[in-house]
Amino acid sequence: MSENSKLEPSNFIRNIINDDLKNNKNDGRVHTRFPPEPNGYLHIGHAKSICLNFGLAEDYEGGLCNLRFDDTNPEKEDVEYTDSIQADVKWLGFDWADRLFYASDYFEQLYEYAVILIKDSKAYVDDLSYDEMRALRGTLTEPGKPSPHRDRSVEENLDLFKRMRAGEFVPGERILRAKIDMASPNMNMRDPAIYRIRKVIHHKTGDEWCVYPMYDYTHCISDALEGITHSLCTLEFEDHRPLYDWFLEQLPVKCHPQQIEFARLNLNYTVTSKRKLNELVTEGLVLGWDDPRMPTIVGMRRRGYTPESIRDFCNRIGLTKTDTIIDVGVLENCVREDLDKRTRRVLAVLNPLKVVIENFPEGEVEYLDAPYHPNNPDMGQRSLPFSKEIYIEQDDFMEDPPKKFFRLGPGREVRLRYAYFITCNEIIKNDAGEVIELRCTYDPETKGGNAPDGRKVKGTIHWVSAEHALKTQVRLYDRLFNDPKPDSKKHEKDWKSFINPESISTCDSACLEPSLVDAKTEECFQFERTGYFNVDSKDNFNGKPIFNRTVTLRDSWAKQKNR
RNA sequence: UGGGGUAUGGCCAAGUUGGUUAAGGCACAUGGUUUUGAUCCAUGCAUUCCGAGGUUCGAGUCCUCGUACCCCAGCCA
Repeated sequence: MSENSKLEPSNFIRNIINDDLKNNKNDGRVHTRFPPEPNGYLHIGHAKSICLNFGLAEDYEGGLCNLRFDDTNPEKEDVEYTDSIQADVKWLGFDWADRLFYASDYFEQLYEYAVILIKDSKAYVDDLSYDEMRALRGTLTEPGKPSPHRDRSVEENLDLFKRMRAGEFVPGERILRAKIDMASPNMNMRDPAIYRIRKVIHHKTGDEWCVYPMYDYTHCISDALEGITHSLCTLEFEDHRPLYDWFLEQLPVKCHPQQIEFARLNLNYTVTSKRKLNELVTEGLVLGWDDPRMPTIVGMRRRGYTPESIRDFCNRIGLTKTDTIIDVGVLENCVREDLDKRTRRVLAVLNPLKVVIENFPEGEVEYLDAPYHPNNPDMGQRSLPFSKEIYIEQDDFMEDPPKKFFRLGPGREVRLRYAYFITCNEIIKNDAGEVIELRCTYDPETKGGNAPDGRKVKGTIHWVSAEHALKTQVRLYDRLFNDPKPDSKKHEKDWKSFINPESISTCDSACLEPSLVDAKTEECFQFERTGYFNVDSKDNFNGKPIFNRTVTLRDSWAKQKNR
């Protein structure tokens, strides 16, 4: 028995599919689709759906997953989004092969089906205004009333619908509705709209059409035309399922996919709604869709998340119909885990404090071997230049340290990682009383970090040689919001008031080990003792790479400090 | 009684047709290893499954009655 064989997740959708397979439903096929509307950038919530749909196709023999753009509302959609969505799905590691579709590919077919509905007296053209329609729709507890145009003749409906398509009417003047049941307790069944008039340019079909089909009508038919077996969507469409089924029952389609709903992803300390993300971008609260603080795929990518970590996350959180909020800690843990095994370790001082090694010869440079990964020798090593003047992290020195503080303090000895033991002899302060420099001595016998006399030292800190340091900018990112549920309806304040002012801070005088000059765009590293960082893909700092903090390392010292 | 859903530890979540001690992950705690207070390893962490009744030799799983929360009145998706 192979202990390392990863068990496929068990969830209710897989159970349904397994049953279907057992009963030979759909001839044993599993065919899903990921159907985004191209009206915004993909975010972590979409990743859940992508991993579900494409993941199912990967896991089942012969499984397929289509990418289909649900582009029935030209007013909101744009090629900018169809492009970015494809790039994001690919980046996540999924492949739709030659099955890239657009709902707009089916406009003609959809129109013909609407004609069938009209001929069967299952649809009619209504002249009511938007407000009149709403008034007759009823409420949640009261039934709606039929429109006065509900019983128009087939001929008249056919003529009117043809003229709608021909552009004879103004938007809002006429609408095609399904004739179902105005008294249904399900609002979706109260003669829902099928076609509305919109005289705008469609990103794909241009000005070919001025009537556009609605989602409910389009989605089920598109699924059927593509031979989808399991049409997975989020919970809010549960009420739409009877309508999904109704259309397919009326029409001569070749198959009838099964719609199954699951709970959408909610993450704490962030927002995942296209509308809100859009607002953050357009109001300049973040620097764009790819701002590393954004939960968008492009944002997370720029932040340093790997596709593997996102997929792992999606597999870990499970799939149910329960409305839940996942702790971002789970996501952060996934990147840490992935990055831990794949990144090289380097030394980088974010907030430098100058240290002069008094007994180290002036002008001399010594090169010290340092492995790139303590647990993986295959990653190789590099040489670190060491000299009389170095920088250490400000946080690694305390003038009056508490007992449990293992780092540098007056008279204390610590190890410089892969270098020497040093002892702090003197503190130099500026006029404001701030420590600006430390005078230390090193023990030449401790080269590499071990004392021949066997004496131990409690702390090991990182450092960078002053004259060799790569001085560049490091950007520290943190959670975008400081409230776990910024958009909770229970708050009185606006969700945007919970934006974490410390969600970004920059270190402009960071000193990194020189090997990092060659770091390539999107390359990830672990800065020892501080976190995982990757090279920003857009900006540079006077020609030098800028590093973004993906996530901090676990820090049990910080926990202890706060006790 | 508008309709549709969901309730298993701090956060997720398995639990196929009722059968012994309620998976697993995250978080947390403790101990070990460690030249990252990282990683890694070990151990602990629900006498109980929203509540109350009931059926049964036996119920998280079945029945009844409640409770809480989510979604629906776009010519958005």
